[in-house]
Amino acid sequence: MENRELRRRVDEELARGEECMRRLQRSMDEQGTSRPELRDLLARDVLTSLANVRCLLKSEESWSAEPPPVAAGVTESPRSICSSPLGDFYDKNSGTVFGDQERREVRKKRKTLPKWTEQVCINGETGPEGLLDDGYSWRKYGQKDILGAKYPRAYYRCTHKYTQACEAAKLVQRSDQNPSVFDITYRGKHTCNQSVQPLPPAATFQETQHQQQQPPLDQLQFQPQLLLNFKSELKVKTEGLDAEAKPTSEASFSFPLTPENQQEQQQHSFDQLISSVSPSFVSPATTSDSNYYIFPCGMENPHLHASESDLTDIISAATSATNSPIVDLDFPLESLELSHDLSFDVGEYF
DNA sequence: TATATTTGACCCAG
DNA sequence: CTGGGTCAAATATA
Repeated sequence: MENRELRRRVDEELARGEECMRRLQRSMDEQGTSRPELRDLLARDVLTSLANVRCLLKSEESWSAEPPPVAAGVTESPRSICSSPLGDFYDKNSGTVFGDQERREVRKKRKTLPKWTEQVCINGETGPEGLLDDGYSWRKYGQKDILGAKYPRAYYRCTHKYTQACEAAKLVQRSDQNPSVFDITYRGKHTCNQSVQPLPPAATFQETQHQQQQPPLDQLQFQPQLLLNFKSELKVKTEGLDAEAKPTSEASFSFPLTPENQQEQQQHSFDQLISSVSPSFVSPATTSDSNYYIFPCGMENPHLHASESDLTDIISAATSATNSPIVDLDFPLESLELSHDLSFDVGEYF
């Protein structure tokens, strides 16, 4: 990407951060009238903007060091810009036994698989249903108690790992500080062609995005609010998703925001939820070696709430699309302006 | 019966 | 040596 363009986008993000900061400041000034969740939202916005800037800079950095691979016939995920995706490294079907050297290779490759993290907030009112089913089937293959973490970490791989050599995997960690927040780290892209995959809205969504060919960085995914901006569209365009997505959500599940003492009981249902939580509700910010996506919390605003089914639609749409083996759902950076507007929308608190 | 989850054991990078 | 990640046998579920 050209420096000029990068600069422009960094400026945009900084401006956005400043704007949020100003609103936050105003919000703090009018104590009593504004709700704390708004401040939280704004603070998040600021952080996200900063993170986006970092992401931009990091992307630029990694590109100069290692040009993004041009995958033939495959649209590379915008998330993978910070690392290079690698092909299959494991063949259980063949019963191949790796030697020491080969094992090391496997580890090495695993390490370099594209990796990004999302923070998913389970909203008390919308519940987890809306986050269920990202259109991919995951299989839990392990769970570990992590040192210093209150909750165990769950490991999932794509169900089609062995049948279609799909290397997509995710690990899910419930946040210590905020049990309604889950850190979901994805690794590798889905290369499988899942039959149960609901028709991703990506195609139709991309149509609305003028189907323009974006350079990789342009495909970076940003503010989650952006998705909400398109909620109405998605709601329409993801019709038919429900039939596919609901079965999971119909599992016995109750996951309201609850006090600590109730969370134990919800642990297993949490796992159910996690196994299908969206991989791609977006808002990346880079950490040192991965992209970081933050799922918005504090959606108490009725304008954001819409209905539960709405949220399900949005999430299903967004998630099945982004990681879709058929087509990636990408949000061009240019669309950020829209999210700014939404922030105001959100903030009809003002 | 097929498929998914659980869970203790194992591997290995740091 | 420790702890994160994975394997795979046992078990559960559809």
